[in-house]
Amino acid sequence: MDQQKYLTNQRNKEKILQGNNLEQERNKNLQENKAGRLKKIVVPLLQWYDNNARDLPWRENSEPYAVWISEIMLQQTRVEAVKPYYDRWLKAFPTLSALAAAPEEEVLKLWEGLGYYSRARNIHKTAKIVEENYEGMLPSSFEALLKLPGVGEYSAGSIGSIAFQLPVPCVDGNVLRVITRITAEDADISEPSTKKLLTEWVRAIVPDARPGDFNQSLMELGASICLPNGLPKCESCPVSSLCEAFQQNKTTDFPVKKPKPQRKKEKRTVLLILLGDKAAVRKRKDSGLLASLWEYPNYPGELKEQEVIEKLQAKGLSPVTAIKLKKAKHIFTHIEWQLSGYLVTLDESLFSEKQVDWAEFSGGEDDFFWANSDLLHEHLTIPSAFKVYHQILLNTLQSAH
DNA sequence: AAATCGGGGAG
DNA sequence: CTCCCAGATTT
Repeated sequence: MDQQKYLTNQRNKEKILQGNNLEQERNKNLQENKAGRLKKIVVPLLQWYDNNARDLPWRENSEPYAVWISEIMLQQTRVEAVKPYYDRWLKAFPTLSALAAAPEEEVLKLWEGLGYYSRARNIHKTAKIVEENYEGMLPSSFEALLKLPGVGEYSAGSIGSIAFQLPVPCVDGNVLRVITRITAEDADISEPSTKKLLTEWVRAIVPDARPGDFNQSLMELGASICLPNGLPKCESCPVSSLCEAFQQNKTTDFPVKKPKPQRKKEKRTVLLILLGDKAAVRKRKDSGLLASLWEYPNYPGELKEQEVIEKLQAKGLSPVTAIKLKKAKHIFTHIEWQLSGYLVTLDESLFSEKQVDWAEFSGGEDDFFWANSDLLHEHLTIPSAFKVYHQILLNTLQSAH
């Protein structure tokens, strides 16, 4: 009896296994069809690109150094936002050697406002590595590029194909959208496995001739025709006849993406503390959000005027007035700062402090550095989160003279 | 696998 | 408001 039960069980297991194999086989064939469909886009896409490529600054300079800088700047950052930074950067650091020789503060200052500041630090690190290990020339293999700080799968692919004509794929958000629509692929693109799969599809079709142009044509299509949020301009698309989503009138169904976690809200109070022609700033801790950048002293919660006075008195300062400023909001990807602020003036006669050079400053969590307008303008990197109050302060300092 | 890391423009 | 951008790295 038990024996028979066992045999039945085994047969069922085999059936299930066989079913799985059949399903896997079907999936494999389906994916090969999708990959096969993709091959047909190469020629029309390159032709379309030749006639429709935007006139972008980094397309006028094909030196690996320039390509590299542009690709890092473009990570998660819109073309329009990058343009002024790119031009200014190449003026300030025309060569990789010039960049490697610059102090990090200068590098960060040029990045001020562009966001994701670890990119700037990694660029600087990489410049030094390349000076030391590669005689000042960026390595030309995909594997070596991938090892550089700040260069991941995408950037190694884009730099490799654009600057070194390597037939390697580069898959960014644009490409994910374009490819999932053409193939009507409903796998979740926020899964790394999905990105891997699509990368292999693209790898199979990147042409040996003009790999960089082909990769750019895919991204360009995503940026100008195959738009997100369900409004693609399919009537102008050079490959709509090859697009499964378009044929099925389902372009808005792709790409499939899992919803984003909710942003946490954080109330903070920013203090503009004036001492003659100087204002208090401090340096953020060297890890986490806005690491090592400069900021105006700010504290958790929505402080009342009296609390502000007391806090400063506890630090040995002598506030004379504290005027409430307008509220502001700054949205990061995962945090929302709800800011309130005060303009505080101190009694200069009661103040004395030794001041080291700003580049040497390394105070504790809440130690102040007194910066004049020139330093704030020319040297200290203050993130955009403080822009509203930064502007108020600069105006105040200016009108006081 | 999930969280972290900026900032801004478009709808 | 929401979405997402020529992503990389850490946890």
